[in-house]
Parts: sequence; structure tokens; C-alpha cells
Amino acid sequence: MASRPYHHGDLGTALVDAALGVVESDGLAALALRDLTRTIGVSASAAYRHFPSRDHLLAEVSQRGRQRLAVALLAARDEVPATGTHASRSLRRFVAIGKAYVRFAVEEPRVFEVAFAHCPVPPSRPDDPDAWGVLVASIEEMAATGAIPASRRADAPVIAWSGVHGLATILTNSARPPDLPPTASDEALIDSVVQGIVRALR
Amino acid sequence: MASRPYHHGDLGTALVDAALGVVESDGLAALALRDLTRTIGVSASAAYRHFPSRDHLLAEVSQRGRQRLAVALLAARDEVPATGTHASRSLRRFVAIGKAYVRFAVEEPRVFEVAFAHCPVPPSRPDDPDAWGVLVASIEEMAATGAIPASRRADAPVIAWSGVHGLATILTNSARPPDLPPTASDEALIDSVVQGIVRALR
DNA sequence: GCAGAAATGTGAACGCCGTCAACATTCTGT
DNA sequence: ACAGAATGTTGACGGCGTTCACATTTCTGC
Repeated sequence: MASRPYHHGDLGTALVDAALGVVESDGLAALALRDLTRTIGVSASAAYRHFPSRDHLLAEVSQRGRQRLAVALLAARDEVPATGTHASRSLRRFVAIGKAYVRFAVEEPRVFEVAFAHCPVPPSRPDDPDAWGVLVASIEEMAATGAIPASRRADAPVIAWSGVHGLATILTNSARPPDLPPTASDEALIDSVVQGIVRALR
Repeated sequence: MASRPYHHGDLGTALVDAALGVVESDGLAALALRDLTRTIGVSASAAYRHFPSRDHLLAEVSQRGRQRLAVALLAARDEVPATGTHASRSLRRFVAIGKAYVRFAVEEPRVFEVAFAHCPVPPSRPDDPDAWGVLVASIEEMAATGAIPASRRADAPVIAWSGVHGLATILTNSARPPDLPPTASDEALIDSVVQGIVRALR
């Protein structure tokens, strides 16, 4: 009888995978080390051979969430067809990125939550791919093609990021403002904000 | 020897006060029912005569945080001198509100965190004063004085809120983007974003 | 005034959690 | 083959949220 081997093989990543699963289905608050190890079929203390503390595991899960977001942004950007002028295309790519950012948050609110959760431990390595980097690159592209004035290059990233991240946070948050027109679909709000950002960058 | 009376008097609000204090000094993660009751000098279970669960207490603390934010916005708005045209004044009041929003988050990050924390229980009563309401009123004022085109009245609140809330979240978050120019002071970033919002509303 | 009801507080217990220390098993390089 | 590193186990500790049975105080209707 092939009982499970004493060593798991790759408990570290198994823990992160399981954690992401729990977060996706039950939310960040439901994340518990003991629960993960029980699911995987391993003792609670085994986790400590791979993470110094629960918070370090959380940092890893958070980073994975941010990477997923970045991947979604890249995918949306690369779906934009290469028609029209360079300037118009770079603008369309930027708009696609902005919309994808908020859509990701709406479609996977729990992943988005953990991605930017306030966690006491810094990420072990830099994000790759990196959502912020994708956005900055897109803005550089717009500046290079003349879609936005070069004078905005410095301010543009914060402005754009604030807009999409703010909307994403609002739509994700349960404390969503009461008279945020409930008639307005999320998609309409996304349009409003992204167009607003584009106006702000001109 | 006036030993403390059997009944506390107003344990409910005492708990909320103490909780806000803990959050302010040690952050949301440090909030523990038992700790609060111990500080106040009362048994742990006494709390359950006033809140059905820890989450209900948290909802109350969160609301108090949001109210503080609203008060800060009102104060900033009312400090704007009544000079110039009605349009220019309404715009200056709007700018003051936007800047105060982000400044509040920067100066009291832990209160801001709890104010918009993802909490499983809805607030027991509507916010009063209400930060969202203050912002919407300011936008109405701008529309009425012609500071912004009437056609933007519908979209303006989400755009404005997304911008300031997004920046506030970014500046508050420990996972602050790495190449967000650390040379740029928070105050400069606030200027960038608020001016961007103004441009977006024109 | 006063009895009983309602409100408020206490103490002990339960199960869950994160974490640690001591010990067991397996893997790896020489 | 064997030493030591890597990885896993058991059992324990204290802290947490929550509940239950019980104690005390305050309030209310007569």
C-alpha cells in the first residue's frame, strides 16, 4: 500500500496554491495556516519549514494575486488590434489596460483584495510581471507616439493608477457609497472613469 | 472605598472608543475584543451585551472612522475664503475637499484603513456626516456655478472619488509601487492628482 | 415602596488559531 | 556507508472569539 511518502515534495508552493484557492472561494478572512495544512494532509508545524510565519505566506499569496492582475493587463493590452496611427493605438492600448484593471477587481474581488491587502511582511522578490510597470510602459508609449503631451509624462502614472485603483477599490468594497447610482452598471462607471483619466492626461 | 460599580455605565461606546484608540496606535490587526475588555476592566463576555459579535463592533469603529474623514473634509471646505466669482470659489472648495481627503489618509493611515476595511457586517445606521455626500454636494455646487459643464454632473462623483480614494489607498498601502518617485513628496502627488481630476471634469 | 422583569456583568468552558521545541524520517553528497 | 541537511510529526502553550449558566443592578407597573 503506497501510503503517502513522508516528504511532500513541494509543500511550500502547495501551501501558496491552497491559500490562493481558499482566498478565491472564501475570502482573505478565512485564511488559516492550520486549515491549509489539514487540507494538504500535513501537520500544522510542517508549514514552518517553508515560511517563517503566516504573514510570510500571506505576502507570497498577495504577490501571486498581483501577478495575476498584471497578466490580465498584459492580455488585454495585447488584444488591441494594430490599426490606425501609432498615437491612436497607444491610446487604445492604455484604455484597454485601464478597463482590464477595474474588470479584474470586479470579477475576482477576493484576489484583488489579497493583492493589495495590508500585509506586515514585504514581498520576498520584486513582482514579475508587475502591474505598475505595465501601466508606466503604456504611458511611455503614449508619450512617445504623441498621444499625450510629453509634459505629462511625470505625473501621468500616479493620475492613471489613482483613477483605476480607486474605482476598483470602490466597486470591490462592501461599503460602496449608497447613492453611487445603482442603475449605472459597473461597465458604465468604468467607461466614465477611464475616459476621465484620458481627459486628465491631455 | 468606591470600588468600581458593577455596571459600567456605557460599555458599548467605551468599547468603540477604546477600539478606535487601539486602531489609531497599533493598527487594525491589533484589534482584539478580549484586549479591549481587559483594558476597560470588564470581563470578555460583557462585550456581548452590546455587540452580537466582534464584527459588529468593527462595523461601528469603521463608521466612526468614516465620520472622522467626513468631518475633516467639511473643515477643509469651510476654510476656503469667499473671494472671487462663485464659480472659482466652488472650484476651490472642491480642490480643498479633494486634498483634505488624501491628506487625512496620509496623516491617519490607520483610521483611514479601518474606515474602508472590508467588514462582514453592514453599518447599523447611515453615515452622518457622510464623506461621499460632501463630495457630491461640492460637485453639485460646481455644476450650479458653471465651474464644470452640467453634462458632467452624472459622471463627476465617481471620477472624483476614484481619483482621491485611489491616491489615498496607494499612499497608505505598504505595497506602494516601487518606482513611484520617492523624491516626489506626498504633497506634490496630491497636487498632481487633484489637478488631474479637475481637468477630467472640464 | 416594592415585586418582578429587563438589563448588564461574571466565570468557566469550548474549539480554533499561530507558534515553538523536541524528536523522527528521508534525502544528498562524498 | 554514513554524516548532516532538509523536511515532517507530536504535543504543548497562550491568545482569541464565543457561549452558557449564573449574579447583580436598574427599571417599571402597580
